[in-house]
Amino acid sequence: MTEQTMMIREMCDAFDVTPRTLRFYEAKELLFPQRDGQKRLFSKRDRVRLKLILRGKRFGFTLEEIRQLLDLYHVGDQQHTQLSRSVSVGRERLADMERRQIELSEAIADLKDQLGWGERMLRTTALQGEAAE
Amino acid sequence: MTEQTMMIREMCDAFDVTPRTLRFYEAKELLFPQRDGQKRLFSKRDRVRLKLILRGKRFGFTLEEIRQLLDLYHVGDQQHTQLSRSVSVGRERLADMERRQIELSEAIADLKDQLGWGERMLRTTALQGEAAE
DNA sequence: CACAAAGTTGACGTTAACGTAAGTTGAACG
DNA sequence: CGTTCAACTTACGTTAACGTCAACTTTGTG
Repeated sequence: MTEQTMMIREMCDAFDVTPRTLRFYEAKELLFPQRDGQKRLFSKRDRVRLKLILRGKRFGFTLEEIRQLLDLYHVGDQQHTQLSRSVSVGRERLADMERRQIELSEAIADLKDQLGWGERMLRTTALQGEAAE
Repeated sequence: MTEQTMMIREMCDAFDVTPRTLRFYEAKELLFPQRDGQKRLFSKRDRVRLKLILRGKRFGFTLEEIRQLLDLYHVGDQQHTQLSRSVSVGRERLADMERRQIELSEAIADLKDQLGWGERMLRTTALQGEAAE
């Protein structure tokens, strides 16, 4: 029960990705499924990583950036030197994301503002009617 | 003074992009520089749009998504029908960005947590020293 | 045992967002 | 007036992240 493993189809259904994507991520060394014969078996660890990968993608990080960060979420398998690198990379990413958070707030405020104008405009022009078809 | 226009080089310096990028955005109908002979003249409006484009890119939106949104920031030039579309698109983007904001907060919290573990780990393994070089 | 279903490995195709290079044009300058 | 310099057009090249297709194994099923 501790080695709850999944086959490729289940993974695809669970995470809404294609087999091609999973194989691609393996080729890029983002995932490391074991094998049963030639079939891939995805462990709990792979699932955690995949979840992080997809999240990272939603934030616009490249797969390479994500890969460098992934090891941080797997403390224990690493040597001091490697972990040190991971932490360092992690700190940069964190700063990155915090900057983004601020900018995102600004953008949201802006957009709300513009939507306000747009909607107000819609109401007034609606009253006036329009000439051209 | 109301028609403060800039040439391509100034634009590039001001926004840290290449000429190619500006021409590309024009080709994709994201910018509409006027012409003086064959030279492009970028207006205040183009600059506002470019700023929004770059911001949009930082959030991972595609140029096409950005283009659909841009008109919203130019209320007044539009007909009711068009504005209505813009507002509708804008509302979706807003919802999008608000979801992102939440997810981003989660991701930041997660990453901080992991960094905590990583740093703690670093300190303890540092004390133990290591065998392998 | 035939065969369908699911998985596998190449290998080439595709899209977005520019990069880059080659040749042209127009204004400005000594 | 020759030339330098910036900007222009045209067009092919590039990278990331998969999609798609063809041609096998492997495994379960009637």
